[in-house]
Amino acid sequence: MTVHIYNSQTKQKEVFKPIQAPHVGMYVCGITVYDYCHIGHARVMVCFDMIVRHLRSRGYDVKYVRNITDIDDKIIQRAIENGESTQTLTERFIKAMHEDEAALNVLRPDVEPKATEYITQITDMVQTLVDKGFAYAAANGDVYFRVEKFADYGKLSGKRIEELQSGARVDVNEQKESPLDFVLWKASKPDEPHWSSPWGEGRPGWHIECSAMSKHTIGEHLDIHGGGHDLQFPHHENEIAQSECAHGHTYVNTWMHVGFVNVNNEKMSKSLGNFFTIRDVLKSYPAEVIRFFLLSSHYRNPLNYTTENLDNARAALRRLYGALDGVKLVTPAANLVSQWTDAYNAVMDDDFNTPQAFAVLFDLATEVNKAKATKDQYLAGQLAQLLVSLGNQLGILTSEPSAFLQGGIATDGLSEADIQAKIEARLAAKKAKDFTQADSIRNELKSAGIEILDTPQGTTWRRI
RNA sequence: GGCCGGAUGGUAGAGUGGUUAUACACUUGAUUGCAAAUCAAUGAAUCUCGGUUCGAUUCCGGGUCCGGCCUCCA
Repeated sequence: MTVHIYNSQTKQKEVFKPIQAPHVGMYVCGITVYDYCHIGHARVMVCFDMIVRHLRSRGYDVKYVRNITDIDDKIIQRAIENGESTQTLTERFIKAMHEDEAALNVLRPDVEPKATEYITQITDMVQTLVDKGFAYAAANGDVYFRVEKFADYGKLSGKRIEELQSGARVDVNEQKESPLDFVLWKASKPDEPHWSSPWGEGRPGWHIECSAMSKHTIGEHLDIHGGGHDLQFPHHENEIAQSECAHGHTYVNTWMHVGFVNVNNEKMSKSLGNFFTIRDVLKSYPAEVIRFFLLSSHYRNPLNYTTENLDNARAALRRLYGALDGVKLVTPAANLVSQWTDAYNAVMDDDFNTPQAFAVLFDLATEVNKAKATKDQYLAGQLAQLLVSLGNQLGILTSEPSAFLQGGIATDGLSEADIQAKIEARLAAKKAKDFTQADSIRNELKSAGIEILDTPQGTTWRRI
């Protein structure tokens, strides 16, 4: 009955207790918009979409905020390379991101704040930190956070200040008092986008935007804060430092981090160059298959990107749609609803265990198929409706079964009318007991990627 | 070097101190003109060495291997 969530900070599953139930404030770090989203980005989007959907289905009134970083070094650099303004660059990729998300059936967050729209709130927070002695302006106009002033620094990532210092993989920068200090406000170079501030013309550092935007969209104290696993340090650690020093109290109750998408057991990332963009993969696989694939392992575990795994996701989805195919949906009886939704909720309440949720769907599909076989169409219709409803909670099973099964990626060049004509011809041959001819037509279609199924309801087809 | 996570059947991927995950693939039976789909049955795994325990894949410790963070990264 209660939702349990794994908290990255305490490293254990905890009972989820919102600060002001049923309201839940959830902030997720979105992407920096200077390029197309890849499958790793897609995983974060889809996972938190799944999480919001489930929390809402459990009665929580979630305010879901996911930011857009639309100003930073890479954006500036890319805009210069392209000979365009940062604004036209970011607008283009924000649009692309929204298209990709829509394809993957990701619901839009309630608020998508952009860093450039919160400059005042950002400089206000920097000023507070300066006033309280947690930050200082350097000679060049940069403002830095004084890490050693925050005793709890490292509590999220399990790092210790002393060890970080000896690690010494930090930039040497004579503007900083300490190498660990991080930038809150960056003085702008000529030609760079800039905003005025008490410390001169400049732009926000990366970490501060999330502290400021979460405060102004949700509040100073968040129920859930999430993002990709790589953001745990330093980004989220720095957010904690900024927010807790500025506000004087706890910033986040539950930290959630989504595991990486790997390629050959290595993290998919821009810098390694081993990434696949969402829109590229969409050319080869239906969006629903990608979504299923992304949810097929637990959100915290690594997920290996391979065509084999995508093919497997497609095959699994075909089984579910195969069960739904040809069944007329009817409202399920209350006892059936509770039996199956209880099973579903039990595993989803346990830290959003989507692989087990899928197992429930497959069990349900088996029951649908059994009911179909025993000609109990009413039972089949009820179970199928449950399967659709639960699948929809995960953002899948949103297509017409026949559309999904016949959709595929068409390479055969046959129109539906062509296929239908062949099926008619084969049926005629069958009726005439000319099985050689019938089989020859079926084989012909099969080599074109079309599979014929003779069912009690008649002959149907699907793409292999 | 510091910190963290992981090793499960052919593949993917969960749970569990003793009892079926689930999916794909494989085998057999039913069904079918033959198929496909479906149902049924079967086969198939818990990295290694110790410890705790009546009993460990599960808990604890060592080892090996893999990955991540410590610099921008979802």
